[in-house]
Amino acid sequence: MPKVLKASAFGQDEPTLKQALAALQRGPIRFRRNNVIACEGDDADYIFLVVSGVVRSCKAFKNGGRSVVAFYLPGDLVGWADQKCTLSIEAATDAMVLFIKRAGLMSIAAHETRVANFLLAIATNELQRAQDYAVLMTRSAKCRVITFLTDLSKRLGKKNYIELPMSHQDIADHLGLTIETLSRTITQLQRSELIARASLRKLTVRNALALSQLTK
Amino acid sequence: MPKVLKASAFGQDEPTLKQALAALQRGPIRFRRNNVIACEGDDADYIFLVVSGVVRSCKAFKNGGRSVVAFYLPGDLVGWADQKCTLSIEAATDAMVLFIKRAGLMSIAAHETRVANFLLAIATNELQRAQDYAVLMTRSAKCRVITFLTDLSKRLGKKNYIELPMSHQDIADHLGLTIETLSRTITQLQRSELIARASLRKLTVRNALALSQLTK
DNA sequence: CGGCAATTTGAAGGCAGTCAATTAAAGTGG
DNA sequence: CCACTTTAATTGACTGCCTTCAAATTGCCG
Repeated sequence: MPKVLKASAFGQDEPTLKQALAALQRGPIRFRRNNVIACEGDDADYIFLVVSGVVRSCKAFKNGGRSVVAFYLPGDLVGWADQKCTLSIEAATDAMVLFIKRAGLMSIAAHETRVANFLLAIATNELQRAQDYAVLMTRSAKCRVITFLTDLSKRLGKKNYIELPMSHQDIADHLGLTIETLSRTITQLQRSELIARASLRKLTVRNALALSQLTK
Repeated sequence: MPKVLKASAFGQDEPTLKQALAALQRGPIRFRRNNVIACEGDDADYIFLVVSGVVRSCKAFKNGGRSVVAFYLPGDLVGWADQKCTLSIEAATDAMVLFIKRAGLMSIAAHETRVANFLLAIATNELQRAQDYAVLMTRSAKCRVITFLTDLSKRLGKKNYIELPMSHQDIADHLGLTIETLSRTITQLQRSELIARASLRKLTVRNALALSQLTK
């Protein structure tokens, strides 16, 4: 993610704007794993900035299933898309979340182009991710898992090393797979010596090139 | 789609702004079905306003397959997401398309909050659609087809009547299905008397309620 | 160390894909 | 307007990937 999208984009140079933005904030508030931050159907009064931990946005189905649309890491803004809260926002791990009043942010954006363009950059960035994600959902289980692991590795910033912060169930629901298929796919990658595992949630990429070939 | 997102949002009341925007435009240019408007990998110098016909954005896979990420109807803006043109933009039917210089639009947005917020509304709207689409891709073939037909019906504005403007192949690639599965699914809906067909591409919804139940 | 939750593994079944052939529709030239 | 060609869509038989259901194993936390 470009630096401009990080929360620190509005710097020390503009106390007035900084104050105005600060006035919109509440928190950070702490959530324990699986706690709901905003409920599907709620009024979308706030958007959320992840301070620590991992947050997921989910859509629940009538039949009991669910889809995890996205994971958000520290520095990411959540809840932008759902102006009517079409998704529930939940803590995927223990997490600290800053609340930002949507209406206030919008009214600042209405006369501050820099804020408007900042939000535009965020929305565009999320749109790009959502489209990539949608395309990924049309591909094979192996391709989905590899892409997810590779992307997560990049986002977490440790090259060739991934410590999965969320459960296999969350990942499976994100990839449109069952936990069984996810587990089997990871085992298969391990047996092919493309990845290795220190423990269940600690993975090492052994052959990044070969992995990337498999996503094509 | 909210009225504010339509291209006519900047009205007669502001000749200067209107002129500035007009100066960014080229066209409308005519494209025949299957012609490429912008190629995957191109610099994204323009964004596009569909004037008539249907436009699709596609991602091609190395193995020869492709995914149709979205269809765009008259009044829709295309090519917003791909700042680096990660998708190709093509005419799904004969179409007229207006070209708008991206850089110029962005520089206007940098000091015109109304333009910035207009773009923000478009991006947010597209983000919502992309997320809904991604979730849809995790569901069954029947659910995907029903949702697609229902949504298209709404977008085309003829209640309970759909004249498919694009080929089954395009629809199948959009839904992550094969044309065979798409065909079988439609036939099945027809046999269940949920829809009827005047001809291959002319459909009538016979039981909207029952259809909507099946998407849950 | 015990108990619960998370993950893995196995066996069987179903949904969607593949391959192939037929039918329907649309375009072309006489 | 009709015969012909080409493209698009349908249908059938079979395969395979992923799911489902069930049981065993691992890991975590008190």
